[in-house]
Amino acid sequence: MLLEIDHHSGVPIYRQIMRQIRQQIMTDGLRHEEKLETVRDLAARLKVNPMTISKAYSFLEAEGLVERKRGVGLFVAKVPKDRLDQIRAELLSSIIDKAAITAIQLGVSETEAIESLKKHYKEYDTKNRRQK
Amino acid sequence: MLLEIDHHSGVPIYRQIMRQIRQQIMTDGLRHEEKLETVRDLAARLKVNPMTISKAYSFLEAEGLVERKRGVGLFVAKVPKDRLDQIRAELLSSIIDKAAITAIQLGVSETEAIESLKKHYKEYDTKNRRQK
DNA sequence: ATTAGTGTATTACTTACCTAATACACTATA
DNA sequence: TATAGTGTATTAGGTAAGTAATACACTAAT
Repeated sequence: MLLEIDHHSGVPIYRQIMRQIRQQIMTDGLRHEEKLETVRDLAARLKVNPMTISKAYSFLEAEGLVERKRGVGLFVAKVPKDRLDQIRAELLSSIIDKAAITAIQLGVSETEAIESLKKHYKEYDTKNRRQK
Repeated sequence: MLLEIDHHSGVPIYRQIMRQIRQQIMTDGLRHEEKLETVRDLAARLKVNPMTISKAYSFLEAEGLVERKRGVGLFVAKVPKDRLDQIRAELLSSIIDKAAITAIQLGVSETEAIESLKKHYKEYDTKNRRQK
């Protein structure tokens, strides 16, 4: 799996990893039961301490997206689609909530906020498609 | 001006102050040229170090919302409506941008994202009106 | 049992950030 | 020019978070 780490972005490495793996799982880039890259392998590849990888995996496990098998490795969890949608909804809700609060406090109307969202959406959505 | 500080929210005090004063200015709760509460007064009232207040004011000055008059005090800046709209747009853009990226990475459609935004908007918007 | 391969608990280091204490600098006014 | 009222530069202390080093624990296969 392709993983890109920016050591100078200010975003914690384990979060960069989480985000990318989560994305893969959410969009079926990684399939149920599929074995994840070894902690040590990934650590070596990204030139990072194994604990940093382990931390990312642990959080993903807490989210229910990943399963541990002791002494064996980590696997993409067998998540029912319902549950996946639920996780998706929760993550979406938390970020949208923040945005809404900020927008309202700025005195931005609902219409304006939606327009802005559409604009940004289109921007990244096309980029994303190009990459694929 | 009513200011509410939550010492246990994890959100830095100076940011809580910034956000509330900015909101007042953005929504005309504070008028151009109006004198802001003294650093020391506000510090005493909120039971916080004066530097914390000063820090909040400094950032607001950097945003162009506040003006210093040495030895005299701080005042709401005389900001043209254009500029106010520009600041508003920038702040909105940055937060919406984050939300959009997250949503797209979660595989959330534009329609779903907008629905979520509407929902959260209504939630807080009504609360806000009740307070006023 | 031993070995090679897994993940991780514990500990410690570093860094960034927030807050506070203190002393200083500026302005208006008497 | 003295004074009382402004804001703040500088310094220091505290805390939390991210990363890394090390040693340990588990599993499968020999």
